[in-house]
Amino acid sequence: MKTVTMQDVAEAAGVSKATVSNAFNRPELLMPALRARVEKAVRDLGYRGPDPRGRMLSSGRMNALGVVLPGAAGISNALENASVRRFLAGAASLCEERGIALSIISGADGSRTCGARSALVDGFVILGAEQAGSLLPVLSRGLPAVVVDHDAGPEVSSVRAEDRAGGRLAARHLLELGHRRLAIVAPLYDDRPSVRHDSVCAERILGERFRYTTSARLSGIADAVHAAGLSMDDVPIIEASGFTREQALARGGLALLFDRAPAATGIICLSGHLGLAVLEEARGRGIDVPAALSVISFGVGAEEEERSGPPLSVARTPAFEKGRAATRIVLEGGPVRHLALPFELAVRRSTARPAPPPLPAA
Amino acid sequence: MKTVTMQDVAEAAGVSKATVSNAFNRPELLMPALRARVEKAVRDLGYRGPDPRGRMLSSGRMNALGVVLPGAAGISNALENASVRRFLAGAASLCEERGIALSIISGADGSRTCGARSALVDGFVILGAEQAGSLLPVLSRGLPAVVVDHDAGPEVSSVRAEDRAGGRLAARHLLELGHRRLAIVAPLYDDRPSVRHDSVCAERILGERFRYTTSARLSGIADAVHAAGLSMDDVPIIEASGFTREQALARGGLALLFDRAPAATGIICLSGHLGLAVLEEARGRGIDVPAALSVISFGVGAEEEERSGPPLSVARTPAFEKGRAATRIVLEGGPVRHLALPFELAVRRSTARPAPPPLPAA
DNA sequence: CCTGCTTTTTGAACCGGTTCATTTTGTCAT
DNA sequence: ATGACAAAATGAACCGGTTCAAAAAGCAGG
Repeated sequence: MKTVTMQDVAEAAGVSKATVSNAFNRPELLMPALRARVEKAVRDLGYRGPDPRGRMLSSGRMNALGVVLPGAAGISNALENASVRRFLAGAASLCEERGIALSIISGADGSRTCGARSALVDGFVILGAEQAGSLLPVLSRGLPAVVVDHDAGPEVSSVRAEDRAGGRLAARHLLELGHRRLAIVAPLYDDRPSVRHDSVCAERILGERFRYTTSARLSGIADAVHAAGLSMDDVPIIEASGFTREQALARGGLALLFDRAPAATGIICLSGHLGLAVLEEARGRGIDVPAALSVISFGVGAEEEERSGPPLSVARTPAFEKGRAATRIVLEGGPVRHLALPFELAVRRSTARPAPPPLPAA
Repeated sequence: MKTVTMQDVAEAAGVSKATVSNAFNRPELLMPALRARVEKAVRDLGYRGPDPRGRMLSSGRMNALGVVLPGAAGISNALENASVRRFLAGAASLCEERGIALSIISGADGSRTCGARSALVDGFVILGAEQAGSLLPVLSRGLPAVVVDHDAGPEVSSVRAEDRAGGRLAARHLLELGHRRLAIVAPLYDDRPSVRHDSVCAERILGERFRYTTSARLSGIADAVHAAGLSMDDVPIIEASGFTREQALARGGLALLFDRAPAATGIICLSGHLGLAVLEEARGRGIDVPAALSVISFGVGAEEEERSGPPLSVARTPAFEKGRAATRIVLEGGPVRHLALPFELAVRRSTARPAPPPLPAA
């Protein structure tokens, strides 16, 4: 059974292909009688309507946005990450308004079937391109593209949050409350989700060890710490696995936090689930948050952050807004742009003034 | 600047279009010298490689799976729903393995630009098609399609969980622990996310009021309740809003639960976030779970369910597996199939034997 | 040098519409 | 009936590849 094509309908109705096309796309152009004839032919032949492939080929528009997710851990892992989710939600909200599809493409750069190379989309949003490798096939196609949370040079549009300012915001919040002994919990994004329990010294902040956002956030924290007259040498950085699902592992890693920095009164967590993990670890150890320990975290405005015990104070990264902004830039296809979106401090109940030092044996 | 096409490259290299095509797709077929000539022409002209549009048009394969999400609340809301997420993760995992894109399409049936009508995909997975309206444009294209959690008749492939068995599983768990006074919290999926505080009587279980899955789960619960020699008339059903984001509202609605069914010792929640909400409401009221109240919920294997206080006992719906199964059926494109996946009981710490009745004033 | 076989290269058909400048048809006023 | 003009219908170009049967080229053995 051969596919019925527009040409077939045209012949059956005794009209031209163009007329059939119009019958579907601009029916008001046809005289009612003729339209009826075309419609009858459509019914008789069981024509399913214009094939999107043809439309796409000639119009050149696919009505789809490609989103490249960080490939290392697989797409299904990425979906579990609150930040990715909020980002996608933002991108999806704009796509939905415009009536276009949102096509999720693996960033894993396979051979020649690399998704990005052959995806039928009008442009790309590239999330967390750890290595430029996954960038190349996308950019080489010459479609509009926006890189998110990553610096790909001045030639490529980018959207990010003001992570450095966010770092300042978070650290300053603790410092203004009066905390002087801080500690940082940083995510570790490795190829395979392993846990590294080593603490690192402050000099490595800007090194390649950390990805773009983490590094920027650390810089902001350093800004605030220095402004308060303190040294980053006294702020231990604990690394824990950065994937949501590895929360349990993270908890294991967090033991280190309390061992290495037992005197810390304020913890800054560089991603939301780490914050939640620290709360949990503290609860497990009977440490009262915020009375005995303040915890502030970076967050994405996910529900869990408000439902934790106690609700988590966060520097909220505008993940949703990043999704919308990146999508808009791609869809509008203007000149290269670089956008940095502001953070917002949401003070909830996991931060408070530090406990007064215990009185010397009175 | 006109786009460079394969024809241009062919002319520049003095070969045929077919040869250029081969140079990209089956380079081993070309003699090295000729291949070099083609490659030079490619470089000279700045040809970006075969345009996926052409390939797709002729091969007929788009290498993309369309996923139609329930449109009522918008895609970004759907993404916040743990069950949708797990489903998507499952679908994405298979898509990733096969190297194809996962295209998210709004189910909102817009005019003629209805996403499903023009999406460049090889098939559809349709999630929670509340009204057949969103089904029609998809099916009419004649592409393989699978409906999930919904009965669309024997002509359309479907994947669902054994919700009725799941209902039995959940209810039996409480009954076997010795609970005799049960109550049910059911989600309410309305077009606009409103909260309805009315409780409904058991006769409405199978009515149109509930969507497919909810209705099946209720039937299963009824099975177990009857098998235990009890009557559904004594099991109040409280409806609370079914969208994740409306958790706060749900909490408001949950007041009704404790007012209407103060004597209940076992609660069955028909979706995961309702279970979490009940735990929270109970905590707020100082009710000890599970000592004073057992809570079992339907769940999807999301992290939150294990991290709640106390960890939630759930009848786990195989959301992830549904995603994979539905995707496989679409991609393999065989005959119509109807799949029902089993539930799993995950007993955690929110269920226990009921407290012995208080001794009469001793 | 010719035959028969394998390896390279190619011509032509095919995939399914959209669009716009033109032609054809229709309408109205004179 | 006729010229001017608007509305309706159309022809042809275009979008960018893939593929396969068949032609051309290369090669070994006789």
